[in-house]
Amino acid sequence: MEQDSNTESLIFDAAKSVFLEKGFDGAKMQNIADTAGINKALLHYYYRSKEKLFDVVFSQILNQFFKKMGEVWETELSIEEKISAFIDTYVDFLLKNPFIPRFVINTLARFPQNAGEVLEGKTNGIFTKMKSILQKIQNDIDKEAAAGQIKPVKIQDLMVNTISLIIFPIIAEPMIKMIFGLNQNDYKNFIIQRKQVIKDLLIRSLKK
Amino acid sequence: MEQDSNTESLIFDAAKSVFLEKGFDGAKMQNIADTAGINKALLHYYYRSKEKLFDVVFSQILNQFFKKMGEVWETELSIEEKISAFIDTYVDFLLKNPFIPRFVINTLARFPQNAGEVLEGKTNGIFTKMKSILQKIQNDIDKEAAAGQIKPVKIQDLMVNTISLIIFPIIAEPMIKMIFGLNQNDYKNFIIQRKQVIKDLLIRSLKK
DNA sequence: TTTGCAATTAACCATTTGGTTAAACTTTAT
DNA sequence: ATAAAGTTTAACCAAATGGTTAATTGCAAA
Repeated sequence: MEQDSNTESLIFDAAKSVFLEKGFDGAKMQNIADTAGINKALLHYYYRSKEKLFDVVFSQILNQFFKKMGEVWETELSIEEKISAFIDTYVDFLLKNPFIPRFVINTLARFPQNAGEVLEGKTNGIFTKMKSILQKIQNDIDKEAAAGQIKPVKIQDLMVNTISLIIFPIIAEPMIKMIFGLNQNDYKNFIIQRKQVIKDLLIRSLKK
Repeated sequence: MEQDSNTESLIFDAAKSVFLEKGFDGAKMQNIADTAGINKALLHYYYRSKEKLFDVVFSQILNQFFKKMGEVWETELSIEEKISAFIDTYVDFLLKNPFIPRFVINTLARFPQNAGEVLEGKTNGIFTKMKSILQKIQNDIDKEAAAGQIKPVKIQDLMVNTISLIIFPIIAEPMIKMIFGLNQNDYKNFIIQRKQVIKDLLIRSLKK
C-alpha cells in the first residue's frame, strides 16, 4: 500500500492500518502480524516493541495529517480562495483517510506527556512549522482587512471554525448516520455537499 | 458524585469515570475497583461482566448527551434565539463534562453493531426522540423562512454546523492546546469566547 | 442469641497479550 | 561449495486481565 513489499514496510503498513482503526489499546500485536501475513516475532525483530512500532506509525500519520493541512496556505491566492481550496482538498483527503483525524486526536489525548517537545523532534518540528504558517495567514488577513476587502478575524477563530466544520462530521460518522438515518452512500453525499455549505458559511463570515 | 453511596452506585460512578477517560479497551476492571475502593469481585457481583457494566454506563451517558442536546429546542423562542441558547447551555455542559463527546463518538465507532435497534431500546428511544425534535425545528425554520425572517436552510446542515463548531474544539483539546501553544487557562478562555464567535457565524448565515 | 441471607474479600483460574529464545531457513560473499 | 550473516518461525514465558469460588463478615428477622 505504501512502499515496496519488503518485510519492514509490510509490517509498517499492517500496523498503520490496525492502529488507525483500533487505536493503541485496541490494537493487538498478533492481529498486526496476521494482517501483514508474517510471524509475530518479526514485529519485534524489526521494531523491538509495540510502543516503538506505534511511535513510528504515529509520527508518520501526524506528518501526513499536518502536511496536508499546511499545503494550500502557502500559495498566492486570496484568503477566500485559500479557504475554498483548503476545504476542497482537505475534505477529499479525509474521504480517502477517514480514520486519521479520530486516531490523531485520540492518541494526543491518550498520551498527553508526548505533547510538546517529544513529538516536535520526531516530526521534523511539525508544530513549529504549523505555527509559522498560521502567522503568515494572520498577516495576509490583516493586510486584506486593512485594505477593506474583508472583516478582520483572528486566525485562531478562523482556523478552528474551519477544521471543526470539516473534521467533526468525519470523526462523528457513526453518530451522524444514526441520528439522520443515513446509509454509507447518503453519508458520503452529505459530506461532499458540505464542501459548499462550509464555504458559504465561512466566506460569508468574512464579508464586511 | 451521582447518587447516594451504596455499593452499586459507588461502582457505577467509578466505572463511569474510568470508562469516560479511557474508553472500553483502555479501562481495566481492577482500576475501576480501586477507584470505587472495593474488591474487584464486587464488580461482577453487581454487574456480571465488563460488557454489562459498560452497557449500563454507556446508556446513561448517551442519554445525558442527547437529552442535553434536545432541551433548548422545545421552547417558544425564535430560531436565532434557540441557537444562541443552545450554544450557551451546551458549551457550559461540555466544559463540565469534557470527556463525554469523545467517549460517545469513539464508542459508537468502536461498536458499530450496536448502531440502530440495540441502542434504541436501551435508551428509551433516544434517536427517535432526536429525529422528532429535528423535524420540529425544520418546521420552525420553514415557517420563519416563509415569513421572510431568515434564509431557508436544511436542519441537517444547520445542526451539523452547530455541533461541529461546539464539540470539535472540546474533543480536540490536546491538539488545539498544542498548535496554538495554550495552557489550561488560555484554552478555557478560548472556548468561552467561542460562544460568541459561533453565534455570530451561525446567525449571520441565517440572515437574508 | 441464633439463624439465615446478603455483602465482601482473598485466593485462585484460564485466557490473552507483549515479548523472548533457540533453532531452521535463506541469502550473500568468499 | 561453504561459511557467515541476516531472516523467519514454532515454542515458550511472565505479566496482566476478566472472571470465579469458597470462605468470611455484617446484619436483620426470629
